[in-house]
Amino acid sequence: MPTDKKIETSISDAHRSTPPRAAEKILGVARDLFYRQGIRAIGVDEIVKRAGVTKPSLYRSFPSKDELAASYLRQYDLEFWERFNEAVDAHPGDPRAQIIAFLTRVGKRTQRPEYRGCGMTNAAVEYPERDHPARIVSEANKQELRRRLRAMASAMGAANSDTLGDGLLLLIEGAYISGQLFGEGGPAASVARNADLLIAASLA
Amino acid sequence: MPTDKKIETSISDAHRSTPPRAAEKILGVARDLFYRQGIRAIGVDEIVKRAGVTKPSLYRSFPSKDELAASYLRQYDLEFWERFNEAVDAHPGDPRAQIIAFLTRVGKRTQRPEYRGCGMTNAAVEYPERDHPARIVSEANKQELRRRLRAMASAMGAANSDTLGDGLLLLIEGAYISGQLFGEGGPAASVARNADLLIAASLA
DNA sequence: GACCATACGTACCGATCGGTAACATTGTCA
DNA sequence: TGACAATGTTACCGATCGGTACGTATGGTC
Repeated sequence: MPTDKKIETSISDAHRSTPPRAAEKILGVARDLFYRQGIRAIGVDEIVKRAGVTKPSLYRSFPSKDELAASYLRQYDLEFWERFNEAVDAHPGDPRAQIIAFLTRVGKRTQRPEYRGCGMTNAAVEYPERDHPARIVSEANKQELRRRLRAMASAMGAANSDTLGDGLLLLIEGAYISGQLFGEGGPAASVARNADLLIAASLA
Repeated sequence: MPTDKKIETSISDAHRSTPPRAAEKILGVARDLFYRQGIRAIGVDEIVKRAGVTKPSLYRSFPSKDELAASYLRQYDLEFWERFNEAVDAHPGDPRAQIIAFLTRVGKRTQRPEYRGCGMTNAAVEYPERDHPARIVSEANKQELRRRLRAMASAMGAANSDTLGDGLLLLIEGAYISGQLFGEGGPAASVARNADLLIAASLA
């Protein structure tokens, strides 16, 4: 039986068919638990248990729990910008439509029962210390988001583009929080409508 | 010396000059630490140490840490509505001015270096479980805030008053979060301006 | 088969978590 | 003075926290 699947085709990851399989399983489980329950609420023991690995495996791939949390957020960052750029790419040259498209999707996501807010925002709340690995990733993400929103507001031709960009950021953060606070039927459902109103007022 | 201050005027708290002094000290310290560092980040040992009391004293006044956290939030709730109603009372019959007055103060508070967001919001992020004592207090506070904002939007004569009320809530929550994420010079500084724009657009 | 790196598992560490039992001390009031 | 209620003291509980020392499989290379 073990001699069966020995067809080692010359795939890119030639000389490692299974090796760092543990790290990926760990990060996958950590991502899920950290997001749903919170980082502080989850111990490393539960992560390794659910991942089907042992604790030393975790600490061979990640120097500490804090760094594991930072890795989770770095992955979250990638997926966030994927979603963001998807909305941007759907409306080339039309920043207003880009924002509305993004916020429409945000509004929908916040109404899902399993929605638990923005992983970045939540991590920043959990770790107020400025030098915490998780918070550093979170702050960088938010700084970049602010920069892009302001740039888009400027591209829209808003007179006070920085104010509009910041206003959009406030609405977005408000939607993240309200989504997990109120659940279905909460204020986050109206984020796109309110953003559209705010944009209209800022362009007048 | 002890015979000196024995002037027990018939004040309301007549027959207890010192008795439940421990509970108040504990709650005061807990309030400070919970707000600044987060509830999960602070252990009961540190609370009693800083309060100058012992652990049994804490558990004589509070059935559990979770209930202590809930008590902290109930006090926070009182102070919140004090601030809110202060802005309301300053502009009788003018809901728009009331909102702007409140948000102007929020915007200023969020720029202070020690600002750490809304204790209610933070607690809800820390405790996603719906039946947690702290979260129950937090959710009730937010529900009431939403109700009042919608009522004020209606009083302003907004066509779609629920949408405007929710939009204002999104801006407020966004300011709370952005205040602790960006610190001074962050997006929260513009919350009043953006709210005013949104109101104007909603009344048009 | 000898070798060697890599990944994994068992068992354990000290510290801290929230919470409690049992008893001594204090101050206030009747 | 004597009773009562609140607080303090000391010592402890089992559970869990993040993290690690150390020996054991495993799989590819010569």
